Amino acid sequence: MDSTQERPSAPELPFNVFAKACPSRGTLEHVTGRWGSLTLGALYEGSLRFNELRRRVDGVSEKMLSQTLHALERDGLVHREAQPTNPPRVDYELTPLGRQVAERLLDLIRLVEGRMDDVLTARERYDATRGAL
Amino acid sequence: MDSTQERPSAPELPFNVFAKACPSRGTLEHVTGRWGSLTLGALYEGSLRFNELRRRVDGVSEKMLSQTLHALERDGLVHREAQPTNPPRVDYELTPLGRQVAERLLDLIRLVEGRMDDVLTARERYDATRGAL
DNA sequence: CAGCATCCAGCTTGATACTG
DNA sequence: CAGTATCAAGCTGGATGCTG
Repeated sequence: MDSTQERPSAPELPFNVFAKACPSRGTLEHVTGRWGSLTLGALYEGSLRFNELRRRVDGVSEKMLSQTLHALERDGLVHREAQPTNPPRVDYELTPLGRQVAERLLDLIRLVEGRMDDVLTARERYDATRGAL
Repeated sequence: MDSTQERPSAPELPFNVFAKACPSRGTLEHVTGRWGSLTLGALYEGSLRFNELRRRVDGVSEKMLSQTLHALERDGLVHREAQPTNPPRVDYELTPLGRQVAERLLDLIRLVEGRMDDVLTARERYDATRGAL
């Protein structure tokens, strides 16, 4: 091959997050963003209503959840099902693609959660040596 | 068990990203943050020097890269190897844990990159229906 | 219940300049 | 090369109040 190996994996893909202008970078940010990842993670269990979701994702504000949900819906990762009842009832659930994304995300989340003691230990060492210098 | 099932998976883990106060949430953010994910992804190929990394991660500023690397080093995901030569040479590489994290991240990145046309299509539909309303 | 509009504090980010 | 320091600006995100 002649290409100067700019990426290790999947060099033939048209989309490349490492490039500034690539739209995939935006989607990756929606997905991995503070509330995006938690929202997708929460919805992995099954569909949830707006306020249920809000309670699951501890600390999210109404505004941020709404905004996050819109971005995810626009990217085709979440499906919004509104019932014109009174009081209104709206359910959110993952699309098949959203489900795949959430799986990867949960893999990552589980790994991080499972290794937090290592992380915490590393932090202590880092802070100790830095503070001593 | 008496706990009212707050998480679907791994209910016995001491760390839970869904909880506001959990330190794992911070680490997850370092890892999934805009520059964190790209930095880990870039380092997955092998160790890189500061400016090499800067060129790989298109669009990152010196300051943000520096800051990102510090956070990842502190969390024990990246190892910094400085040689006291002149001019200075500093290599960054993933730790074993960093490597595991990067693997999950790359799975996610590849999925997103590979499905961007679906995402783009979904966006068009979303924008079209929203604009029409 | 489900959400949008607005206001505003403050954290994040990017330039720029400087150091070892 | 490999960063740190500083400053201005802009985006993020929370609180509040209102609608259907």
